[in-house]
Amino acid sequence: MRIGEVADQAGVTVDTVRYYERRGLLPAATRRPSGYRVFDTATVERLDLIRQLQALGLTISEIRQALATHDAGDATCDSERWRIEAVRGRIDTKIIELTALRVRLDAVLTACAAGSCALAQS
Amino acid sequence: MRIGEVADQAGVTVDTVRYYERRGLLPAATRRPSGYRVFDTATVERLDLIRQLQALGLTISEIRQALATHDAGDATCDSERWRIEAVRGRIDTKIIELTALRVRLDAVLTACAAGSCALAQS
DNA sequence: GTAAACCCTGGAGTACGGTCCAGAGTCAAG
DNA sequence: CTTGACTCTGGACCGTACTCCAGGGTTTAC
Repeated sequence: MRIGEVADQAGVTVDTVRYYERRGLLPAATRRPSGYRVFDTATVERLDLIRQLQALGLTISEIRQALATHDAGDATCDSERWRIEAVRGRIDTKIIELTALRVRLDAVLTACAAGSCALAQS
Repeated sequence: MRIGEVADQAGVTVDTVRYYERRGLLPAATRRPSGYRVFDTATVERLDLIRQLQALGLTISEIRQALATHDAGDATCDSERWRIEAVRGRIDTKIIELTALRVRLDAVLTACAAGSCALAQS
């Protein structure tokens, strides 16, 4: 398979595939004599996994680490749980921040309805 | 006042003050013959207002628009409410997304505890 | 009068995850 | 054998809100 086909099957662009290779999410592809990359169907599965992990909020570099452990055959539920928990911690923090912000926005809107925005003043 | 002093009083850096000027949040400062910017205490208040709006989640360009309305003397609670509401809508969307993500993370962690992470599999 | 502390400009760098480009080479079908 | 679709590389660019830099000039306190 050439890069365009693997990209299509995984639902990403060829640029993204090359980007993932550069960032170490995909191993350096084997090449034809012409320089064209050659992929197999396992790459499509790997791209799917990458997108799943990304959808869970892992960064590119967390995904690289996770896949490296996975590739080394060292991945177990126990060894990977903390990675997911780190993401959850980050998400929780963000939700807390945004919720606090929301409360403040509502307070501003209430003040606004009562006739006193920060912006309407002098 | 010179830029360093106004920055200190507002609790920002001189780079930030220059950046805000460039982005149109502050009017182009008057200059001494040497080229040094000259500010008055109103600038400190304006910087405080900018930081407040930023803390509410407005972007630089929303703040510029809000301040432009304010400067034109056209700002009223009614005229500004939608601006805050737009921010609230954005925040709400983000909270909803993150909450859904959290649910999915918890599902992954539960599966993990039961012995089947995505990553631990082949 | 001199040294330290301040200020100026334009532009580059930061993090993030890509996206897009030019200019060149390659491949498959007709 | 040509045409169109594909691929290659290195590097620039997107948005966000700054931050930092070099290589100058200015001000102020002693």
